[in-house]
Amino acid sequence: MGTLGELERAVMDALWDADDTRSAYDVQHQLEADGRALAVTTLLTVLSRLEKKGFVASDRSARPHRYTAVASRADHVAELMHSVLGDGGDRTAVLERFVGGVSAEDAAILRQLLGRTG
Amino acid sequence: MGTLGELERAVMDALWDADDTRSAYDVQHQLEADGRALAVTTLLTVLSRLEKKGFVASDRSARPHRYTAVASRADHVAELMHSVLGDGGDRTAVLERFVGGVSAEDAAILRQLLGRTG
DNA sequence: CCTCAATTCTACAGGCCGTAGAACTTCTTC
DNA sequence: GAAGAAGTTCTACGGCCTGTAGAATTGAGG
Repeated sequence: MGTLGELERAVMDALWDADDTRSAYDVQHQLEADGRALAVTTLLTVLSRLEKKGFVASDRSARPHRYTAVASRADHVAELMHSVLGDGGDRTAVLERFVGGVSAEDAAILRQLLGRTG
Repeated sequence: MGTLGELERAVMDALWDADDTRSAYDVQHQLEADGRALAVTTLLTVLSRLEKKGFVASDRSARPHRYTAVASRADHVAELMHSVLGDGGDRTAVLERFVGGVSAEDAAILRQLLGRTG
């Protein structure tokens, strides 16, 4: 799948934090607000790399091109968890460790999500 | 934490697949059996990098130094899952997607591990 | 001490990522 | 339609990480 670098992740966060589509300029300002000043071209480069990697989609008919995250942050993270779990060998052992390490709140959430039909 | 490269992962697998400690030569042969011929020095380099990263520990009193994985594969993978989940924003949303994507078998395992006390 | 196995040092190339200037395209407006 | 502004693509570069291993050095046993 190809993982995300530091800035790439920051850009994804910017996209995820906005529900609508964003232009490179929007992202630039968003990062600037976080104390990180970058050239627009930098963002454009990163955005196109992210597009090539399949993380974002773009609307290039709009004049400042508009970008969106293909998957929601939650989807992305959940997918990562799956892929990690996927090649981790003994699933039971992994899940055991995983569950053993979750907080009480998370455990409650999991129980609820799994329903009670054991 | 620092993630693992391709070969680094293969080496970790070799260590994980053996319950006892392994020398660089052992690992070399193991990889060779998988159709990958590498110089011992290569393995030694990789092993020491892995040690620096905290993934393996070594016994340097033994003459061919012996290496072991610090954490079991299951522990490692579970930890990864946690760290991914950790900076994924809305935990409920993530877990929802995660649970939504697990197989029936995995769901059963999870239910069992979580106990039935809602 | 001398040799041989084992280990450490040093090195290099390729890929990915952060970063951005230069050059090119496309509207807008006179 | 020509010029300027706004935006986009191309090209580039340095740094870090990783795969890979030879050269140099150390250590143990005879």
